[in-house]
Amino acid sequence: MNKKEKIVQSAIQVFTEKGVEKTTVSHIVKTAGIAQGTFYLYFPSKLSLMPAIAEVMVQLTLKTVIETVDETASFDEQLQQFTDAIFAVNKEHHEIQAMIYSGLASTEHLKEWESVYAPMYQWVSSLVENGQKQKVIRADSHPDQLAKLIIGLTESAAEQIYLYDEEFDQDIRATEQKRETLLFLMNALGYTK
Amino acid sequence: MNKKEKIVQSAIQVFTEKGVEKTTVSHIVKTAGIAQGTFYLYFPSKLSLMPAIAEVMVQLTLKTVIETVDETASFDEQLQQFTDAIFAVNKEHHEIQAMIYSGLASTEHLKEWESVYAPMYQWVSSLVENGQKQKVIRADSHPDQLAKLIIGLTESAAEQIYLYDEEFDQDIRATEQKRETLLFLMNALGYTK
Amino acid sequence: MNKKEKIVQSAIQVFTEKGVEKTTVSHIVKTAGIAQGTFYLYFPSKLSLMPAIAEVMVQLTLKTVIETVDETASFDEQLQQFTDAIFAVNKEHHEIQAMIYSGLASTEHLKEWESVYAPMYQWVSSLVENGQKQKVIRADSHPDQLAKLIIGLTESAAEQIYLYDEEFDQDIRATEQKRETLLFLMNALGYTK
Amino acid sequence: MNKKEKIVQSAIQVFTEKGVEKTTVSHIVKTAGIAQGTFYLYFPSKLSLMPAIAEVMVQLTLKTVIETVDETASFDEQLQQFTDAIFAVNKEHHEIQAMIYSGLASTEHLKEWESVYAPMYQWVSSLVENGQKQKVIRADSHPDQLAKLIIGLTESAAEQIYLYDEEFDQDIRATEQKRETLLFLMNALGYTK
DNA sequence: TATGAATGAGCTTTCATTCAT
DNA sequence: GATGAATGAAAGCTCATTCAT
Repeated sequence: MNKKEKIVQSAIQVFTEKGVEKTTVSHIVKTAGIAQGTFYLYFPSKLSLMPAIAEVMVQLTLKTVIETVDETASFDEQLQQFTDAIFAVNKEHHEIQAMIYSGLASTEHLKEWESVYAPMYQWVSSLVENGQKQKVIRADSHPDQLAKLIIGLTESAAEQIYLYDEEFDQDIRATEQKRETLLFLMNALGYTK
Repeated sequence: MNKKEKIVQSAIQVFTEKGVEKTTVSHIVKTAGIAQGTFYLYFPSKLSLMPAIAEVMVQLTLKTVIETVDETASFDEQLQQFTDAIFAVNKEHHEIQAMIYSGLASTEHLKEWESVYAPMYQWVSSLVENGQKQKVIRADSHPDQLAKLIIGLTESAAEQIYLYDEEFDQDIRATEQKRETLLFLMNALGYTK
Repeated sequence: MNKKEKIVQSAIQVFTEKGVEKTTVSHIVKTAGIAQGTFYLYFPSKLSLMPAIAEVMVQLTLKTVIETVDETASFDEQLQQFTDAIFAVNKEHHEIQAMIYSGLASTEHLKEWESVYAPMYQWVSSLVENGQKQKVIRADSHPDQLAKLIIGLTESAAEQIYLYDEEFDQDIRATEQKRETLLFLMNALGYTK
Repeated sequence: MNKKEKIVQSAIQVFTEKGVEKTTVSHIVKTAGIAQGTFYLYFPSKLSLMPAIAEVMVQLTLKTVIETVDETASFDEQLQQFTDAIFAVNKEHHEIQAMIYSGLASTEHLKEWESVYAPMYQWVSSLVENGQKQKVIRADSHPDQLAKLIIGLTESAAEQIYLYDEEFDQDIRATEQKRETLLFLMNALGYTK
C-alpha cells in the first residue's frame, strides 16, 4: 500500500475510533506510521482528506453491495440483498457516515460529492432499470430519480438504527427495520411479481 | 428572551452564516451580545450546545410542518404539504442539518437524539394513523415504523438538493424532487383514494 | 460563628481538600454557604485571605502546643511535648503549611508574617528562657534566637514526613524523626539535667 | 543549550523577577525566545514544570555548596562554609524556594521530591559521616537522619531572613542568624575538636 | 448587608501547517 | 521524497471581581 492510501485508511480508522471532532492530523500520521510533514506531500490540507475518504467509503459500500447481490436472482431478492448490504456497511462504519456529511459539508469540496457518489447511484439506477424492463416495478419515474430516493431511504433507515439507537437489542431492531424498509421500498416501486 | 435561549439562537444564526467548522464560541457570544464567560454559565462546553440546537431545530421543523399542513385537508394533500414543509426548512437551514449530524455524532449526546426527535416522529405517526383509519393507505405496518421511514426519506431527499447540489437550477430540481418523493411516498404507503 | 470566620474556616477546609492551585473563591463561598459577592464584603481580594488563614493556623498551632505541654513538667519533657504538638498539627494540616508559604510569599502581606507568627515565637522563647534560668540549657544565645531555630527545625522536620513522604509506614518514620529531632534539639541547646 | 533547558532557565528567571502568582507560560516562552506551542512539546502542563525547576535549584544549591566548601578544611570550617552557601543561594533565589514548596505541594509530583533532593541529602550525609569517623561529632545518630535535620534547620533559618524579613538591615541580621545557626548546629552535633 | 448572574481580561492549551535538514 | 521539531494564531475555558437588585 502506498503512503497516500495508508493516510486515507488510517484516517478512516482514527475517525471511527476517536470520532470526528477529536481526530487530529497528528493522530492520523501516527497511525499511518509516517511523519507529520509527509501528510502534506499528499494532501494540501486536512480538509482535502474528506473527499478521498468519502470516495473510499463509497467504493467500499459499492463493493459490498456488488458482492452481496446475486445478479441472477429475481428483482425482489436483489432489492433485499441490497438493503442487507447497506445495513451491513452502516453497522461497521456508522461513525464515518456522520463524518462524511459534516466533512464534506464544511468544506468547499461539496461539488465533488456528486462525482464521488456517482457509481453508487449508477448501480442502483441499473437495478431499477432492469426491474422496469422486466415490468415488475412501475415505470412512471426515471431510474435515476428512483435510485436517489432508494439510496437515501435505505441509508437513513440504517442510520436510525446504528448511529442513534442504543446498542441494546440492536440486532433485533435492525432486522425489523430492514423488513419494514424492504416492504416500504417494494410498495414505493409498485412491485408486482 | 433569556440568555440561554439567546445563545442557542445566536449559535444557529452563526452556524448558518459562517458554516460549522469556522464557528467559534467567540463568534456566538458576540452575536448574542453577551460575555464569553456567560456562555459557560449555561453550557459546560462548546459541544454541549449541539443537543440544544438540535432540539430547537426539530421544534422549528415541527412548527413549520404544523403551520403548513391543513388538518382539514385530505391525506394526500396533507402528505404533500408535509414534504413541502420539510423541503422549506431544509432550504433555509441546510447548514444546520450537517452540524446536527456531526455535532451529535461526535459527542456523547447521541442518546438524546431519540427524545429530541420524538415530537416529530409522533406527529408523522399520527398522520399515518389517520390515513390507516380512513383506509386510504395500507395498514400492514405500524404507524411508528412508517413515520421513521417517511421522515428519513423526505429529509434525505431534501438534503440531496440543498446540501450537496449546486445552486444552479436548484428550484427546478427541488420541484421535481418533491414531486418524485411524494409519488414514491404515496406508493410506499399504498395510497388509494 | 460570624461570616468572616466562616469564610476563613471554609478556605482552610477547601485548601486542605483541593490544594492551593485548584481552590477558587467560588469553592470557598459554596463551602461557607454564602453568596459570591458576600466574600468581598469581608475581604477586598482573594490574596488578602492569606494572612487571616495564617493567623488562624498559628493560633491553632499555639493552642495545640499549650494544650499538649504540661507546664509543671521538666524542661526536657516540655520540649518533647512541644515537638509532639508540632508534628500533630503538621500531620493534620500539612497542605496548609505549603499554602501559607506560597500565599504569603506571593502577596504584599509578607510584612504581616512577623506579627502573625509572633505569639508562637514568644511562647517558645519563654520556654527557652525558663530552661536557661533553671540552668539546664546553655545561655550563650538569646532566647528569641533559639526560639526561631527551634521552631524552624521542628516544623521542617515534620514537613519532611508529612508533606513529602509517602504515606506507607508514615507513623513509624514520624516516631523515629521525632526522636531524632528531640535528640538533636537537646544537644543543640546543651541540655544537662 | 537545548530548548528544554532554556524553558527551565527562563522559568526560574521569570519566577525570580515577577513572583510566582504573576508568572505565566506566556512570560516564560517570551523570555526563552521560543513559541508558545514549543513549551508544550517539553512539558505537558504548566504545573509539570515544577519538578524540573526544583531539580535545577537543588543542583544549583549543591553546586554552590561544593564550590564553597573546602574539602581539606576541618569539620567545623566545612560546616560554616556549608551554612554560608545555603544562605547565599537563599538570598539570591528566595522567591523560588516558596514556589518549589507550593508548586510541588499543589501537584501530584510530591513523590519526586525525595529523588530530586537526594543528591543534597547525600552530600551532607557524607560530611556528617566524615565528622563521625574523625570523632569530632557525636555518632549516636545515623548520618542520613542528621543530614535531614541539618538541611531543614539551615534552610528554614535562611528563609526566616530572606523570605519573610524586611530588607532593612538584612545583611546584619543574616550574619547574626548564620552565627547562631552554626552554634546551634555545632552543639546539636556534639562537636568537640 | 447580602445576593449571584454577569463580566471580560487573560489564562492554558491545541493543532494545522511549515521548513531546515 | 521524507522527516519531525518548531511555530503561533487562535481556540476553549477560567475565575477574581463587580453591581443592580
